[in-house]
Amino acid sequence: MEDSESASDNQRPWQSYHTVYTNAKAGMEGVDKEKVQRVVYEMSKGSKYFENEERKEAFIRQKIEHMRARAAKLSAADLSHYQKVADKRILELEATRELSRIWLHVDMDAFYAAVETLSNPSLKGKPMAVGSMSMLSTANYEARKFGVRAAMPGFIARKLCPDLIFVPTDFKKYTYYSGLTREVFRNYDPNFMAASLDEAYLDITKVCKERGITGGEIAEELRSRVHEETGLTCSAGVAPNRLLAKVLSTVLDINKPNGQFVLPNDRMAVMTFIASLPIRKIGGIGKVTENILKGVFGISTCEEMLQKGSFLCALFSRSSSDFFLSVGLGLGGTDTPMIRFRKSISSERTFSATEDAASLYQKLADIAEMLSADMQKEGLSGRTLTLKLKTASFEVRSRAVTLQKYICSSDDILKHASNLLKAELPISLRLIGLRVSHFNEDKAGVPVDHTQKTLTKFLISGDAPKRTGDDQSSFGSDLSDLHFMNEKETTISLGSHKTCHYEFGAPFERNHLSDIDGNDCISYENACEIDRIGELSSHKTAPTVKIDDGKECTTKSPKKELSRVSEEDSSVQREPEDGSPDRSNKEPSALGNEDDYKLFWVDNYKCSLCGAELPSSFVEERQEHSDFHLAERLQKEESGTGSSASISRRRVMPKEYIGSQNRRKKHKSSPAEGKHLPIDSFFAKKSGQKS
DNA sequence: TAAAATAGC
DNA sequence: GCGGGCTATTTTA
Repeated sequence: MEDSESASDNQRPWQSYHTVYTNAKAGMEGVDKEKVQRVVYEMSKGSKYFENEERKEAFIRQKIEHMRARAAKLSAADLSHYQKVADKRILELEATRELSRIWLHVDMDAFYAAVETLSNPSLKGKPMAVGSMSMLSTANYEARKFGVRAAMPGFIARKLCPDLIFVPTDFKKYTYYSGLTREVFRNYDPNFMAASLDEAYLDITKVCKERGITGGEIAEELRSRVHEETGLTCSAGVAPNRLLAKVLSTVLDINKPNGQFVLPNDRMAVMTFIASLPIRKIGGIGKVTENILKGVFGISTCEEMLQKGSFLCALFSRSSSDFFLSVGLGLGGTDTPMIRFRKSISSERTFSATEDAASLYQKLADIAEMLSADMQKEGLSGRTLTLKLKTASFEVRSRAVTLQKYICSSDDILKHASNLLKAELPISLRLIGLRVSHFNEDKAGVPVDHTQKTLTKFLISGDAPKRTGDDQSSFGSDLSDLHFMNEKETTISLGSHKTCHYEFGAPFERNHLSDIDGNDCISYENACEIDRIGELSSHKTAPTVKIDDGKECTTKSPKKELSRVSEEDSSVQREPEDGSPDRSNKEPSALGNEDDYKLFWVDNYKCSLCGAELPSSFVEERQEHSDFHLAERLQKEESGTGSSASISRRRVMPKEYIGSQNRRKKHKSSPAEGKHLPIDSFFAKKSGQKS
């Protein structure tokens, strides 16, 4: 570990120090990134925090190496097997695509900062941040120009921007304004999902239909009404699912406030948009996942998720690979929200590190007290208690016990918590937290739980698995905190209707059963025109995007080769970890029984069955080729068994998407469909009208 | 299944 | 001299 400096530490050590707020996520134009990076590095270097970051990074590098090795060990047979698995999953996921709904994601621009400015207009135009010297919740746009960002410690921010004005957080205020915005949202979707104080998802399908206007028009109207009601601006993304809608609006919030993007309910438009989109923009894919996907498979754009599908299926769990593949397909939650309930409640505090047992116990008692109070407020009790610790060196640990009876009193909590702490004792801590989960269903809320869970998880697995991501759960672009969720709830819901907005950043991805949709006969009354497609970042290569003004441009695809990982295979033969039960893995070349039909690419180049030569980059051809053999085989088998359906069906979908995305890679690209927008041309349009 | 560790927002 | 609260997934026992 610790070696992280060695390799990259040359003249510009700070370049290798990446944190959430200094990375490429934002498109902060006027920012001197080099300087920001340097300052952050200088300010952090040598600290315990920094050292821990280095440890974590080293660990991730190690993990990447390990996965690389696993990938390299996949035999050609494994790969062809997983290629089939991936193809099949992609087809199944594709079948769940739902284009009949219009989702709108609203994101209040620099929410906390904007609210503070409302109540103190003298702040207007000055760089300001909400938070403390140790942590900022958000920064206004003036401050962002200096590189100041949410989640950045205040002391670093001050270094970047000496005139930065610090305003302490005041959740009451934010909750109040959040309530005002929700009143507006309610008019467009009474069941809107609140992801945090400043973010919400609205299913505007119905309004659009009733009023006969487009999602873009609704977004315009909603935004201006929010502004009328609150004096605050917001950004909106309109798309056929939540995942896409969030990507659109979030990008806006970071770059240019007060704007909106619309992605039409059209498969091609979605695929085009998603294709060149950096995976990091997707909710649920953070720094670590990005690093792993990039480091192990060379994946940096969403379309590459599909191209590397076989590897993903081979090395990740079902839910993870499903999530990745659906990202590649631009799928995301489209279901009507079902009510979700809190699954745990917790309280934690950071303090200056101490190893004094007595004071640690005291802290523990305080926290137990706070937690218990919060639980009383909501009438909760649970039987699993988890103690969270952060050592002086920033290492995080947790210890849990599951009890026979449900507890909620601070005495009970403290009693068991003390036992947990005692076992760790000689220890220096900077944080202690307690969490209670495993609620008594009666109190936690409706029984919906188990059934729903399994249902969604297994039956529906179709869509947006894993990583709470998919959409929600997101606590806002700015750090949103939860403890005011309580207040939020009370404060807000006294409104009229019972809204089923999710008060707890609950992830509610999982689309509902595929079947319910009207299949392919989706009516298009909602197909809105493209307003603009967000180009988001460095990767200018949005393949084929059609913009309303008819601009277009093409770019070469960002594609890389099938990465090194795939080359060094073919040698080792090993049973893949999880999912290849169907074949007994023997010598790949063994002919004789059903294995004779197993196709794989010798040296990642030649077909094992007929010797045809196809480089790995010819994805589509390969697909076709293996399909040919598959068909051949099935046909043969069919004279005995009776399953032919699989073949034909299999070919149908892939043809389309695979074609659309790989075309570009071999031949240049078919100009026919190619219309690209330079990133910034998108933003130019709707931004900053009323700010 | 339960617990611990991760990851992400 | 780097927060707080919550969820979900994976790994391990």
